[in-house]
Amino acid sequence: MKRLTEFDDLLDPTFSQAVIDWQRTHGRHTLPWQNTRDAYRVWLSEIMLQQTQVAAVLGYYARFLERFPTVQDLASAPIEDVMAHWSGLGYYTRARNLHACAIRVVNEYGGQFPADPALLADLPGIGRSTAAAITAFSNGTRAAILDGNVKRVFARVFGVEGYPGEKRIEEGLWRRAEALLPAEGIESYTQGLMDLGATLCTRSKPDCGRCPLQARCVAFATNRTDELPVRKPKKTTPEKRAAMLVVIHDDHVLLEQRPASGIWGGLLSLPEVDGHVGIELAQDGGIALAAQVQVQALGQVEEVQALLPLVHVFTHYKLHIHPHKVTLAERGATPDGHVWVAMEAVGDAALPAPVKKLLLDLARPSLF
DNA sequence: CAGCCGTGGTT
DNA sequence: TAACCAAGGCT
Repeated sequence: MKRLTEFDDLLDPTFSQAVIDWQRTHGRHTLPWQNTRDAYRVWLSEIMLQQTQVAAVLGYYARFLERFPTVQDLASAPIEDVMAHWSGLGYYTRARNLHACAIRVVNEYGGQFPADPALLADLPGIGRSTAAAITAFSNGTRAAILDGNVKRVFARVFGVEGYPGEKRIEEGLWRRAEALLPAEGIESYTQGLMDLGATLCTRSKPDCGRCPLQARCVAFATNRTDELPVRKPKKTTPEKRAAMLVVIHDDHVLLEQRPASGIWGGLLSLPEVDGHVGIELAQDGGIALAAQVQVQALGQVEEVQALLPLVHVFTHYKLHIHPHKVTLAERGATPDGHVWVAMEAVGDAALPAPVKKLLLDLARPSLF
């Protein structure tokens, strides 16, 4: 038998048909970003859903659409407003790229998202997979996605060895994804792969009994669903410490604009005590001399109080935050890049999740 | 190209 | 509870 592709078995169109049939009867059909071909809404959902689960996105999606109903509204909004509406969702580069992308769509495409996946992928924040998802859902364009769900489903069904994040393995998965595309029904097929991965073919305890692909699944046949996909090789995550100042005056708190790149990029946050001073401060549990100088520059200090340290865990390191509450009797000049925010407005500010929680807890100690 | 980039849920 | 990781993209 002549070999037509490197994946002969994939030429069987019953694979995509099984996914499509299952999606239409058992898939998700009522998510807020479904049942529309509005590319703006589809795009917004796809960006929010990058590395983020549906449950975490729902509230943000609704509030975002209410504040920015169209791509023009988003493009003309100040970036600070966009960041504030993204606060707590994480991966803040997505928010900055989202804003930049909206501006480009308005300026270069008259407010209409291009239908060509290649043109979409040229826009900030949109990669190959997200571009395919957007055009599949908003235009019915036949293009392949390869997100975490698809990687997991493919790794199990086809018994793919090797870590899917590895270049060579991922390239093979992309070729499979392209080869498997159905001639018709790209929307149901694309959504079906996502739904399978999210509801049945989950990381742990997959529900193989309900899976439409069970009969052709290598992992099921060999009882290796626990081993596929191959886990990411683990590395020890470093720990970092940061001393932060909660400078209070007249029921306002002093916040500092963070650089656009790096952790919490583009957000407001508590001013950090510089470098080694912060570490000393953390270890001593008191205000070191240099820190005292930094604080004095802010105004006439009435009281300094060390608050309970908190630990925040990121994907790639663990951060020990040592907050110190500084009460000013009198306020000096506001340093460059800083802003005073009313305590009652903290909930709506563009803050990292742990910082927002700290400040809200501080404002309402009655909860404890 | 491997590391960076958040947060919250699950095991 | 510490580890793992989810609708990825960028550098």
